[in-house]
Amino acid sequence: MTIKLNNYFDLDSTITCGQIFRYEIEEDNSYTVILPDRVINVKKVNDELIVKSSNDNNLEEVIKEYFDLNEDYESINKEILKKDNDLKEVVDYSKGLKIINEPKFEAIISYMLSTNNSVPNIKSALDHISKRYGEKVLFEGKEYYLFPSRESLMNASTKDLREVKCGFRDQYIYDLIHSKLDVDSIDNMTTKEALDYLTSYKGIGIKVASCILLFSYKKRDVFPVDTWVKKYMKEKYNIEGIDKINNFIYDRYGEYSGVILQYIFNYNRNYGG
DNA sequence: CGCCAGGTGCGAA
DNA sequence: TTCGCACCTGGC
Repeated sequence: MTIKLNNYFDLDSTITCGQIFRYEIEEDNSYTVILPDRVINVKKVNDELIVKSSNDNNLEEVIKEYFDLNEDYESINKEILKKDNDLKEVVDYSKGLKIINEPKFEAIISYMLSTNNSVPNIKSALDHISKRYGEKVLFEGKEYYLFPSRESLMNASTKDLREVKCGFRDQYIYDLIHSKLDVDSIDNMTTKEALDYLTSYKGIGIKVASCILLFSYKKRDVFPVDTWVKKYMKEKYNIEGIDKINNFIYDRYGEYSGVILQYIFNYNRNYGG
């Protein structure tokens, strides 16, 4: 099917900027992405999105929600420039970048796996977990495995989790799966409440919680401070320390801090900044 | 080999 | 409160 795009959408940056782990770039430069209930292949041609899917149920709305195409980024970008017009070049460059809406449970596990880990290893663990506990899907002649439900992962012991490459995070993940964590209750929390709630679980610190809230719960005022942001803040503003960085960014950028940091990262990543 | 990667928990000061 | 260190795993 084809989805008509109303405003500018940078599919490449949105997929490759680091917010999605389980995707592949195909030979025709389209992307295959594993969603919670289906496998999709997307390609942008002019102002249209060409979509194939293993499951056509409510497809357009699923795609729009996943890539955050219902959000009014023009307003967000205007607000950003109102706060800091120095970012004009950055916003202009990154304006088609969308903040993804990842499935909640998968996002929590994914970012728990990210602690002291590399992107290829994170992807490897997610693939191993899905292959053992997730549903198999045939799509375009290839086999894929959806990320499993929490119920399905209830069957995994810590030893199993170690076998599917979770490493030393096996116990944290096991405990979380079997805890009384209510992923939907977070929707009704303020950002601070949600951060406190998530970080009360072992294996989830401030960075991991921020990623979960930004990429899965639409909390645009959180901003994952990773090694890259620390380096950037030190070099550009000579600011060090997690608290100082947090205060600086939030004071400067406010409610769209998370979006702005992604824009800056995307700009610097491609522009060599 | 040692070092590092989208950090975090833990014990010592 | 802050500080230093260990930590699965895999690539270099």
